[in-house]
Amino acid sequence: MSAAQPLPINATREPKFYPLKRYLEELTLTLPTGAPIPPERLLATDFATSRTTVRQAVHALIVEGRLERIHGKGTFVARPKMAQPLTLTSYTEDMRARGIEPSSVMLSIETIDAGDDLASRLNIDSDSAVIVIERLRLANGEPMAVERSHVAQQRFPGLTTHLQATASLYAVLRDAYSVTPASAEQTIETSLATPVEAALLGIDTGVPVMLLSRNTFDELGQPFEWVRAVYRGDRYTFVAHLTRPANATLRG
Amino acid sequence: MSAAQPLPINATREPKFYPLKRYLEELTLTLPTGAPIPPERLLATDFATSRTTVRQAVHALIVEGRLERIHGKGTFVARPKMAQPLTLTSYTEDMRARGIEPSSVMLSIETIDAGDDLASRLNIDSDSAVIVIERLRLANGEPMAVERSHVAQQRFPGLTTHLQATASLYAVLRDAYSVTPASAEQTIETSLATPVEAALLGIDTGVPVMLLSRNTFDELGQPFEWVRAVYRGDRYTFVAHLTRPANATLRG
DNA sequence: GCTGCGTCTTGGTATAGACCACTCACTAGA
DNA sequence: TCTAGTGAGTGGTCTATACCAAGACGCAGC
Repeated sequence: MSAAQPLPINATREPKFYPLKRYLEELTLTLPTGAPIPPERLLATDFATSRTTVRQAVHALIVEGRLERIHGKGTFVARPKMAQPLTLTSYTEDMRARGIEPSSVMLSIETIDAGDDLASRLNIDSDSAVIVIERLRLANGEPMAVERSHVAQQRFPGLTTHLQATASLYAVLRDAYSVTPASAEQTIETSLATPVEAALLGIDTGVPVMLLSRNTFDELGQPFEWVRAVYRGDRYTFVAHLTRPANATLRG
Repeated sequence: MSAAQPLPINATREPKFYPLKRYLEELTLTLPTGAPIPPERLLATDFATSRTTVRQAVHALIVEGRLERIHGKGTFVARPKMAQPLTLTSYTEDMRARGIEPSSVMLSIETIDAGDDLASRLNIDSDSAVIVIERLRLANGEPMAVERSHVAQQRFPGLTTHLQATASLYAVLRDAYSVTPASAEQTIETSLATPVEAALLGIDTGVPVMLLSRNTFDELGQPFEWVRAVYRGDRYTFVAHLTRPANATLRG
């Protein structure tokens, strides 16, 4: 750790939408969930600004999960966020533990060629087949995430048939193939919703989302699943319970 | 886990900036890091659109960490993201392990009243004093995060003086107070950069960032630190190594 | 050679307005 | 009584434009 050092910081120029955003933010605190805020055109005239600037302020609060826009009706105070623990339990378990009813919609099951990238992640040959399972995750009926799981077809023959009966991938892997997840390596970063993702999740194109990538390993340390999931940034919080590694020397 | 169920999905209407975004995305793949893309006004005329729409496409790629804008110079292909492991090692350790030179700039040290929220997080009285340490975290000289640590003044008397000599909080806590972090509870969510945060991190106001909240506990399970940090969304990836809890039943 | 000052090019911010799409309430007609 | 149409009000998208701010560069003056 270096000691403090000089660093030139640019002057802070506050954009014009920012005071309006603060005003609306305070307004959401005084109003109950679901209450409407004034229409954009009225806010524009009241604050002597353009509708573009108003929409910028409203958009910022939507991204932060404070407001919700409904086309043709108005803009309303949004509900609070949900949380997603960063432990290796399943989506179903996590949700149930919080008293939320989880569900899934199977969007598609297809088979593709692995290619170099997937092959190295699943420790298989580049030309072998990979089953891609795309599901929409919901909480209390509300779309929360779009998840794409990738598994090697060779390791799980007949998986597609098994999945016709139930949408639960991990249950099938355990019951039909005796495979249980033992560990995983997961990354989380920000991204922006594509038009397709936005339509599935019921959000706007270009709104920030959490991009989760996970490689799941069995008890032998073999990777058997590669997951790419997009979580709503305005409705979700990831939670991690951390313990100190045995060899860590904490200095920072 | 519920089985698959019908769900109405709205038709996907692709905004006009999206094809342009894809074009620019492919362009960044063919160009080396630091190479400029055409100026906004030229792109606007070439793609028969307005500069506003061009800026929307460019902004999306900036948020995703693919492009970088420099006022008065142009727009350039950005460098790849860095990763932040979700283990309980320190910022310094994490960075060094990846061959990145970490540093910190002490922005401010002040003492405030706890208040109800901080009091419950640090398990102290609401009217007791709390030391707030604000630091800018850098990697190879580049600003990465703004971090505010909160500790109880009563537990660490003279901490402010100790911190004059070194910016390393954990080193002071260990050497002068024999306190080491044993576990932590951490949440990660998306937010948008405020003007102040944007200026400190060298990014634009309103760009998505990762908001990290952490409660750190000592070996006795007592919380001794509450951290609120804002990480650049365009330059950072969080990494978690997960193992399965002993009692977990994986079904989803 | 060096310095300083325009000027051009670049991105940064904000405006006004047109038109589309969706919701809802009201009304005229069957 | 019910239904279909219509219009007002809302957010959604895109355009054109003006002006500001920062960097690059060349030229005039020293």
